[in-house]
Amino acid sequence: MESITMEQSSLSLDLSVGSHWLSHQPMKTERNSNAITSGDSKSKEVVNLRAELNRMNEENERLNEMLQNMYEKYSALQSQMMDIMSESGSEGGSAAPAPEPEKKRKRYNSKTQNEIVSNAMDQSISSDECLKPIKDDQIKSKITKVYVQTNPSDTSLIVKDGYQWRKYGQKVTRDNPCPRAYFRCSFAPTCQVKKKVQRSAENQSIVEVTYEGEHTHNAPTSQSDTPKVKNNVVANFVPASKPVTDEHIIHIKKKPHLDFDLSAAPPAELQYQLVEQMASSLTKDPGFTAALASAISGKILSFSPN
DNA sequence: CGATTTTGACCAGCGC
DNA sequence: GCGCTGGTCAAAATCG
Repeated sequence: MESITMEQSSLSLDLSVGSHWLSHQPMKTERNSNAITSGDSKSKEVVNLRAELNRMNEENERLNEMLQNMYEKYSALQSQMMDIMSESGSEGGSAAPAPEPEKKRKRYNSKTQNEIVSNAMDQSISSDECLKPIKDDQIKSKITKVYVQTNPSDTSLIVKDGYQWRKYGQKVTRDNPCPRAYFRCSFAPTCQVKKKVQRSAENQSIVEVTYEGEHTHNAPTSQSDTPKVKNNVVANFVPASKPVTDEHIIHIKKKPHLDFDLSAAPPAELQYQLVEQMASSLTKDPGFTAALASAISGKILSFSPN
């Protein structure tokens, strides 16, 4: 039984490499150890447990491989994004936005932006090509549109992106039964950045987030800077793994707001932070944790003589 | 009690 | 001019 205990603990450690939270999930083995009484059934149970542990180790390895693949793909996408940013960054995008005209309600911006976005979606053009109309038209505010995968049961329109937002309006639009929420950056009074959040009409687990403008301050990174929510759960800011179509990111005019700065960290720390971020995202998903807990407990309980 | 959210009202642009 | 629509305002409600 000692060896089994050691193997179980090592399994727990192995899993914790990919997702550290598992080390906080106590494995309920008391039932198994108490239930095994007779010699024959004991040895059978030991054999079964070892076989099962081997299977779990293999599964653990597969998960590690998947994680590694995910990291490689993420790195490739990251470098791709950096290339795009470096190309578009030289266009003078850092220039301060022109002061707002006296009249706030101008349809010029929204109309032009909507046209650009819909054009991009219709033609499935690359983000590079998407940027051209913006540059040509000298639109003062930068538009970033991202799609965020959330829990389908989560009906909130809160997207955790590291910034602090104040909601100032909500509207049901004509082409989408889901309401659209309007937010303003409340971290700095001078910051004019706005964002619109609306669930996709086709797939309500996907939230469309449209950012307008550029932050005039640094991104807050602490957990306390996440939006304050009354009754709803905060959605995880995870790029949609299975977006509606290829246009999951229409405009990449600036870095997405991750909880850490990818460009500043050395590779080892970057990988550590990436794993932390992924584990954090997964653990914040109640569906994932519930399913995993259920799977683990099911495996453990399946050894029970009952 | 201050900050934030909710929500109905209001405004401006556009098409007819 | 009228109605529709998206975006914003602001008073009331709610929360910590």
